Amino acid sequence: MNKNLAEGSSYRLTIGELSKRTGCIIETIRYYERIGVMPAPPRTAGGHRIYDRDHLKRLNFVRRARALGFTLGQVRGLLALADERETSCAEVERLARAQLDQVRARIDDLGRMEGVLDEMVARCAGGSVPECPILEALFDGGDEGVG
Amino acid sequence: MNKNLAEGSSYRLTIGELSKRTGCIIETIRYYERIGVMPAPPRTAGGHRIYDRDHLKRLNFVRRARALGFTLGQVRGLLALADERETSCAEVERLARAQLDQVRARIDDLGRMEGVLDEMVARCAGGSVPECPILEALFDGGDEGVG
DNA sequence: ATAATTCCTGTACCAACTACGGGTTCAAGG
DNA sequence: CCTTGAACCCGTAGTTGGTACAGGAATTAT
Repeated sequence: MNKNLAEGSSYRLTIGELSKRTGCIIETIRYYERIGVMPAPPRTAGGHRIYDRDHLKRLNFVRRARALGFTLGQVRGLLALADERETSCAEVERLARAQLDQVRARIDDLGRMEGVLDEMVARCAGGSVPECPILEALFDGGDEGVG
Repeated sequence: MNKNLAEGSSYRLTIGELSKRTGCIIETIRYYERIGVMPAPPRTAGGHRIYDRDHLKRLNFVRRARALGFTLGQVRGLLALADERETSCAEVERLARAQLDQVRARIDDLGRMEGVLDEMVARCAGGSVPECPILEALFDGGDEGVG
């Protein structure tokens, strides 16, 4: 067990409270439980979920990782590494680097899109509009520079 | 009718040939037909689809627009404008500009992700690894600068 | 005690495809 | 003409990352 995930004492949260504290809607919390990203918490006698500080931390972790573009599969991997500890840091770094590479590739990709769109729009704004240059560009060629 | 979509003479393509010429897999072509982005083509006696140059042009249009990040809903809108003609150019430009804005917003967003990931990785590479700084960052704070 | 709120499960839906199974049809060779 | 194999048909289910109900039960406030 990781100190990051260590015990949470007598801190009870309903799913609604957890939702408010994390900005993650209730349905999504239950969804994370269903797919195994969040552990199934204990329940009241009537079946309502009760969460503690660990759940809060873990859910914040998930949300932050998702906000950085990690897929849920990757988040699962990161959490597994956080849970095991021992020589995991290098692997975490590898995952983070891979994610960084992906983000950069996506930025490049979007940059190319931006260039093409920008040129299309510019050509449109300037001309006397004999035929719409944007539609022309889409109909006749335009593979170049987009990927 | 638009000159861009005008008649295609005696040019017969099977779905497999259309697929090869556009780089769009067969299932996707049939999917586009199902959702109304591509028109239902004529068929052989046995039920096989036969396409002509118009279909080829239209499918290329769809693929190029998709590659530029337009949603299928937007593609539908663009095609409708291309089909109607008359004063559509301003509207096409508006759509293209909106798309450009979205692409730029997405680039900004990814740029922020990149910054955070980059910093996380940098902190990891330099340190003596007492606790993994990447996991720390994800567990304790990190909302700032990501959105 | 009762009303209002929150929570429960299960299912269906979104985009934009992709994959598969089981059954035709087509084109070419013998 | 007949057979073979590739290509095609349709319908359905799965993917990712959730969101949105419906209809009922539990909890909390009055």
